[in-house]
Amino acid sequence: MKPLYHPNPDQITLSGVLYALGDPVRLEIVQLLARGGEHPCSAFGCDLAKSTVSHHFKILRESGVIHSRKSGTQHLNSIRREDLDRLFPGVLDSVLDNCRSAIS
Amino acid sequence: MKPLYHPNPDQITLSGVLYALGDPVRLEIVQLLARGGEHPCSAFGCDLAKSTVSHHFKILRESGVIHSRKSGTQHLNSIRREDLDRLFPGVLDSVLDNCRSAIS
DNA sequence: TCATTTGTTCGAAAAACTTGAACAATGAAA
DNA sequence: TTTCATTGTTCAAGTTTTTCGAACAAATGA
Repeated sequence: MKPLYHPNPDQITLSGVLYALGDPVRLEIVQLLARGGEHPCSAFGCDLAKSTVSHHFKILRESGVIHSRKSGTQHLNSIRREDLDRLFPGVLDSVLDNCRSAIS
Repeated sequence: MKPLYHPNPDQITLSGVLYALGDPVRLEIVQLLARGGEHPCSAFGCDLAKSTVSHHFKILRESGVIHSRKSGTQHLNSIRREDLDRLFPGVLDSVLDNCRSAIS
């Protein structure tokens, strides 16, 4: 039962966050989570292998974009919005605002 | 004398731009260019091989983040700020605002 | 206990990054 | 003009990252 690594706020970097957001799959995951609440990895239905999806969630978690906690057999993921808004105000909001019109 | 490819505004995607910005080197290049004006690739002095720098400028150009034109032996690069601000309002501004406090 | 669900980890193939060497294009100097 | 230096690209090879299927682990429920 390994604990899931999450960076402290002071370990979260802007280019790390941008790197995490700079992938179409991960951006789509973030869009889904940005609607609020906690969602399991399986909530992101797509045609990717689950090992690939797991990899993307790991990148998002280790870059500080999302928080994950175990609950039964699944991992519940949520955006670290407070941390991100405080660290990089406006970045996540502007990205999400522009997601609606332009995906991929 | 090959012409340099630049995407039309409608070919510029948000995740493409975020991908281009999601690299520490390219983010630093963008910061430099964001101060305004045109700058040659050599204006970005660092310890990287020039072929690597050339590669990063190509990524930035082909993603629509910068414009490049040939002038003598050098390429003059500038941010496509009007296009980006119109396509993805707030994104570049918020990223640049947060660059000052947190690089890499 | 046994099967199901959810997600991770492993190993290999495909794609991207980095680099030095060789190459092209321009401009300046002899 | 010929030669040289400057600026940046292209190529090939090594390194790193992404993607996938298969095997694995943990929790749940029959």
